[in-house]
Amino acid sequence: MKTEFTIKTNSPIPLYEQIKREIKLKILSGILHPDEKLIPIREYAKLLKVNSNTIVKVYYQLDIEGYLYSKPGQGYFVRRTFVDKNKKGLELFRSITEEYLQNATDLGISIDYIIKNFKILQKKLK
Amino acid sequence: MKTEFTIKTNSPIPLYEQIKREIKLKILSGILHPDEKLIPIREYAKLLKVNSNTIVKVYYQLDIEGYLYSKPGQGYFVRRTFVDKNKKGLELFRSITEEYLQNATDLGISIDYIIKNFKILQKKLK
DNA sequence: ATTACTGTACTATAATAATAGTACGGAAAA
DNA sequence: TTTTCCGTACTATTATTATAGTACAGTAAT
Repeated sequence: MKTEFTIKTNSPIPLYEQIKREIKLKILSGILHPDEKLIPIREYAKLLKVNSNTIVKVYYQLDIEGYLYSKPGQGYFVRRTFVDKNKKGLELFRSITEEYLQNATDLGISIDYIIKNFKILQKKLK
Repeated sequence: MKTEFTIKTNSPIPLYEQIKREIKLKILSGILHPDEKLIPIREYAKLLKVNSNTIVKVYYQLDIEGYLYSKPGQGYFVRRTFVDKNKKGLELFRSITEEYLQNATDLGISIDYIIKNFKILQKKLK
């Protein structure tokens, strides 16, 4: 499991929430595969330099929400979701797009400008 | 001052933080003008159905951060920022675009698809 | 059987977030 | 001058977030 350290301790967004989002994205994007084992609680906590209980909370909630399952004594694993992975991913994409568009609009930025901007980024990234 | 009710009480993001972001966006986008008076604390709290102290916190922090100033007995007002308004707005736009692109990429969505998607939205919104 | 690793379940503590309510003093209008 | 509006400053209480530490039981390898 690839682990970037994108956790911001000074963010107003709770740590457990930041970590949850990251794991969700990894599952929905296919970076984490069904039945793949996640980093053990204690190890992950050490890696992110947060308390073990914080990771416990993250894994527990992701279990409740259907993203993970646990085998006591063995670890946490990615659940093979019934719902189509791409469908869930597209749902998430739609919601982040909606939020992005709302914020951009609030900034007085038009959708035309957004498209123009992404085309520039597209060229740069080629 | 136009007020949409985009506050989500069940969000993991603290209320005061959500409200702060909304006001910042309105100032940077020019919806709120320099020296324009903001909604009084008690009234705003009632409108958003949050506690007055939450709004106190919001205004106080936005004061510290240079977005607002207060005239005790009169109200809070939008500070005339030294930095160019559009520049700050574009900086903010760049950062939210970066974050959006990162999340979309994590979901396995290409920039080509993003552009295609915005073009569809563009048509719908016309 | 022992050891190491793992999830799980606690207790305790501190900081932050949010609510509720009261009170004081400046500003401006009646 | 009195009233109303408004920022400011408190106290008190509750829930959430995060840390720290201990303990127990399942799993698997030595």
